[in-house]
Amino acid sequence: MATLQKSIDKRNALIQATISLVNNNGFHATPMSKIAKMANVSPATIYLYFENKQDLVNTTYIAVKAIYTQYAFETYDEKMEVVKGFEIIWKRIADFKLKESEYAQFLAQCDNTPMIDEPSRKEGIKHLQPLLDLWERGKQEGTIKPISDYLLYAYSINPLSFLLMAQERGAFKLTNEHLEHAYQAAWNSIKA
Amino acid sequence: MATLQKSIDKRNALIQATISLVNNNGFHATPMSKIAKMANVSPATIYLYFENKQDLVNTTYIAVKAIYTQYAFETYDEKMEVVKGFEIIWKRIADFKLKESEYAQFLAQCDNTPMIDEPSRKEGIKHLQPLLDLWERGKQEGTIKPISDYLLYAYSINPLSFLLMAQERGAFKLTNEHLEHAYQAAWNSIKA
Amino acid sequence: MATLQKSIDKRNALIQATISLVNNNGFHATPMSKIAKMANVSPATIYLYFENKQDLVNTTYIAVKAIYTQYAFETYDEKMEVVKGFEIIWKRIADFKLKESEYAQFLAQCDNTPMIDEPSRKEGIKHLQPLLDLWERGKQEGTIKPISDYLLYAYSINPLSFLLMAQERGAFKLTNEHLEHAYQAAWNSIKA
Amino acid sequence: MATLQKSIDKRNALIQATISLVNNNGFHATPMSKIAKMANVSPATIYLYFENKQDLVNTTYIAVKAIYTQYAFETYDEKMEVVKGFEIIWKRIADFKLKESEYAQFLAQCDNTPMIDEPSRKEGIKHLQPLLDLWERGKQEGTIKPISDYLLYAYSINPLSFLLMAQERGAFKLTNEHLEHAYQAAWNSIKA
DNA sequence: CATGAATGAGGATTCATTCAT
DNA sequence: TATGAATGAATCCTCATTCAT
Repeated sequence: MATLQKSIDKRNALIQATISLVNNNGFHATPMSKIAKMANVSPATIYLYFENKQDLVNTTYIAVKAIYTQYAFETYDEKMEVVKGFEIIWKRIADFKLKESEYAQFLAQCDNTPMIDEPSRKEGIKHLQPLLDLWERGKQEGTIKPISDYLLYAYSINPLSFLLMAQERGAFKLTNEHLEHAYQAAWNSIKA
Repeated sequence: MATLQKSIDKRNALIQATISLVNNNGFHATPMSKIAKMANVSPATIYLYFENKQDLVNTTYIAVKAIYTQYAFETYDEKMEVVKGFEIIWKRIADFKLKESEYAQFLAQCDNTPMIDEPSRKEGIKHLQPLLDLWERGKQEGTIKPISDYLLYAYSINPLSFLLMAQERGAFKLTNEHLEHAYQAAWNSIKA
Repeated sequence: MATLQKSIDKRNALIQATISLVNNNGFHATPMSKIAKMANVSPATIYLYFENKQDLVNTTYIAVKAIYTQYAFETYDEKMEVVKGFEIIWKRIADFKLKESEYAQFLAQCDNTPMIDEPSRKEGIKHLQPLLDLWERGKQEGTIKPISDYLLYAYSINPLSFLLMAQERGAFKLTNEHLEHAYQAAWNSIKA
Repeated sequence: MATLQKSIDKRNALIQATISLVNNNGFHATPMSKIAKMANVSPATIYLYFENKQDLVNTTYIAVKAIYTQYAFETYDEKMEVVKGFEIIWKRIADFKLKESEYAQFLAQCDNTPMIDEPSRKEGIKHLQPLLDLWERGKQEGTIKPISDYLLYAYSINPLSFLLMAQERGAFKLTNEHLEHAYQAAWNSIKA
């Protein structure tokens, strides 16, 4: 319905505005009024869609996390071999960080910040399950090191965030060659 | 002199308070008044030691970064073999992140945030030079992959930040076994 | 509309409060909070109508200046003889200073103070044009001394400010007789 | 004695600094700390010479007023004819406003401001007595209009302040010709 | 649903003044 | 006498949130 669509649009516009402004200024330095302005909406309207600022950011976080994982697993199939599957997922994630850098930057900024509350963090992690399942398979068949998922993530996936932020900051440029090296490093660090 | 010492103490107390409060609340959510209170001084006193809030945080960042790298290279000697040298440095860094987790957490929070200005970031990086030199040696003698320092850092050092923050968040516990695995992953990802 | 009117009222209340408080304490000694209180609004509300304190005072200055000149030329007609015209204007101005002494006092205080910025000063002067035109006519027909408008103003108009302030300060009382003398002095000082 | 002289110097330096800073920023916008800095003195030292800020400004006002009147009557002699005496004094005052424009500007700024308290104002006026005496003589012998001293002052002396401030503001340049016209206007406005 | 106006609470910063030395 | 360090009390301004329409 037209009016429902308009509601969804407004909600999305608010989420987009939040991402963009938080990326540039951080959570506490982006006033609701600016979010409203950027979304072409009155400040009061935000409160029709979100309980308060914290809720808006939490919701945004979960939404972006969902987009992220949806993208990551788009071309992955649970029946793939472990090595192949990991490569597929890793490259999709790399792709996402490059092509959707606004989203990726937002997630990176959320990572080490007291900006997002714990429940939302937990919620955001859930979507990562297929990767954890893949690793489990890999551990059992002996292709992946039998170590904590946190370690696997820290060494094979998380470094991409660091590289993206370095690039965003203008410190260096992530070329395709870099990406190939990165993939090798990632795989080397977790392969059995 | 007693009065000079008192000044230094006050300055340090302010820096410590900043670290602790920013760790828990983030930059914009820690008022100068709270920093002052925690350091047992009047809010106005802060401005005797720092130009403004941004300066206080920048200075704190650089100070912590200096402590961090000083610790990291304490037992390292440029005449060491590359492999040995890397292990020494890596383990010191890991040690630091565990033992001085407040400092480490602060640095992690600064990483992906618009909280620190670029000049201070640049300043903070300088101290890392010995590690870059080590890598350079390793590349030349063929023990370290000939890839960008950003990649080397992203895969061998930065993951520790992720692990620390996960632990701080209560998500998991970094055991000695984990650390050994982590070191292996780090080394595997960068060794030639 | 009712709500528009309420807005205008609030704006005016703020301007009135500014005049009254600045008259008694000077620009820097009148806090926004007091202005707000006197206008029966929250301090934050001021910033809906004015950019900041400087803007509030500048705007107030221009508004009062407009009221002043509007009053001064109310009964004047450009077709009047020079002598008659000058008398008409002079007496309106004198009238204004006596009857609207709050406004006049505010303008006097603005005169020799760094309180008002230059652009606003320039803006405020514009409205005086009819008097300058009258003097121009007078100079051409030989009834007014052919001297700088600044001098004409300094001797024929400005003394009224001094007298008003002396009276406000309680130093003396401006009677009708005084006013008649003042007019004679003013005219004597500029007539050809 | 050397130490007494140093005290006097410091006191004078403080007064000079006050004049200069108040001229440029107004009373409330010139912090004690800046006055101290400009006088090469610690803020605390000010309080050895003056009770508080208000006292410093009042004292400065009276001091400048004294300098002003001392200058004004320097070449005047009570035995002079009224017309001659007035001309002498008027021209000395004009001279002062031009040559000692910092002092003159300070006095002008004090004129219409709640910056100076009443007792100090009264104190400052006292020194003007010789001019009032001259006018009294003039009134009795019929060369000066028998009108209030306030009027005489408003029309013959005060306009110079207006002209000085206009010049300081850059609005126009007071030439010798202007001064001659000014004197004529002044005299015309008060001569019987 | 949508809004613009309104605001109370709070935050960074300044400043006149004091005090230990 | 002289000071630099210290501070409590303001002051300007912002912002998340509410409310009448």
